Amino acid sequence: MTIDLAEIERGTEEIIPREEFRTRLKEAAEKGVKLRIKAGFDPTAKDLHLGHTLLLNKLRAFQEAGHEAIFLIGDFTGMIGDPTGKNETRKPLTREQVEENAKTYKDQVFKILDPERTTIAFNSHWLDKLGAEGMIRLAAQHTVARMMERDDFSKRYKEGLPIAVHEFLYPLLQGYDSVALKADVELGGTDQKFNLLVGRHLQQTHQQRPQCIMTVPILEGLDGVQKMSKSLGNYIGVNDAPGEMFGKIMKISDTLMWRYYDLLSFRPLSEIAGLRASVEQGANPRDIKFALGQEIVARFHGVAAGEAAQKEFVSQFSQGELPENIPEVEIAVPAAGMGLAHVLKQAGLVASNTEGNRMIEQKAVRVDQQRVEDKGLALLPGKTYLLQVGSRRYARAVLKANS
RNA sequence: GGAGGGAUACUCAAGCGGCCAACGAGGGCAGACUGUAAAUCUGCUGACUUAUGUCUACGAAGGUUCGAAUCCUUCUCCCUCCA
Repeated sequence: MTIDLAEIERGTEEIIPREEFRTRLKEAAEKGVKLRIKAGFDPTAKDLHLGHTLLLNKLRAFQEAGHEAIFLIGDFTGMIGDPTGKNETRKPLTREQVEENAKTYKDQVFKILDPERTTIAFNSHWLDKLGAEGMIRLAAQHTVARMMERDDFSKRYKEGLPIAVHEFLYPLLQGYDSVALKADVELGGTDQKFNLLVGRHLQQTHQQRPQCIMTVPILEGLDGVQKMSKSLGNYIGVNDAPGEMFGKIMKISDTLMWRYYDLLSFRPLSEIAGLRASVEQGANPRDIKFALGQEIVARFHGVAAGEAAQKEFVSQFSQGELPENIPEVEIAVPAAGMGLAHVLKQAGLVASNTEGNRMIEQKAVRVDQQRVEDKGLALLPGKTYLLQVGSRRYARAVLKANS
């Protein structure tokens, strides 16, 4: 068991308390004991994106250092529904849904974690048994004043926004997970800081050595402002196809690129500094972005896929060639033909007829590589057309006469 | 339990009887420019085979009116203050 403090602490926001954390790592190494590293995940979201991987990468780092990574699936809390979601009350998940989500979770998680060395836990195992009485006992161990210390609560309280009572139970349950797991370290996003600290507190009241907490930054999404999330549509999913993944990375701003380098790249910090210097000396940031794109795609799809993604990207966008895989759709049209906008809609390139016409008006539509500005254009059956909307939406439409 | 305030499109937010498919901002999409960048500029942003047309939409249901997001009634949900 080795200790590489710099690597373990890299890219973290906070470690509380840092000295205690280092001591524990050292003790563990000396005694040859594994630390129990906990990270919790909400089973309501099925698809992991790069934002989640910050945490997983960190978990993996511990794993590689020989510690026990505990991947906790909050199935109990998931069945209640997540109160931090603003105005939408999430539908409680059923047992089956939770299990199904957990399955797809695992598939994705093991693209990063070593399955051999990962313990998967479900918090319903102990929370189911807690019961009303246990819940009350637990609640007795925390005060309202301390709850209100949570930034999110105090802010909402001041602004007159509702805070449901069960939201107070959330940190308690999450903290109790740490007690049940006897966690030595808990990882979480910075927004989890309060909850992680509650875990410390509860372990103390249960006569356990309180866990250290480690927070990782919240990764900004592709817009560079809001946090990466699927619902905001600013994410890169670990299951995204290589080409898509690469394209998304190329689309981020240069500023954001450096942020991604800092947080997502596995390159040594010194190497990243070198890249920055090279750009200052006139290197094209695009090439640096290429490298990032390759690294990320390679992580989830292999090195070859990374290279292929870049190649295709260059041919499609820099050289203006057509993408390799253009979806083909068959559309039944009357003998007299079908209006272009309607065809676009049928081909799934636009959401509605009106949008199709709008796109034509905005010179965004090409048929067989020719820009079309005539909204009245009708496409005839018996032919195949190459349709294009904007620079990214393609389809090959096979028009058949309907009888 | 009492008193008051609020609910408008993806989000925030105007409008308070006709000129409202609804100002403005953000977001999104498209065009120009480029490195598919970013920033910037311009346009679009309910649907209907595009029509000076129809339909659907301002929490829900009714009503008044030639005409309602706007007025009235009831209901639902939310917030604040008092108890």
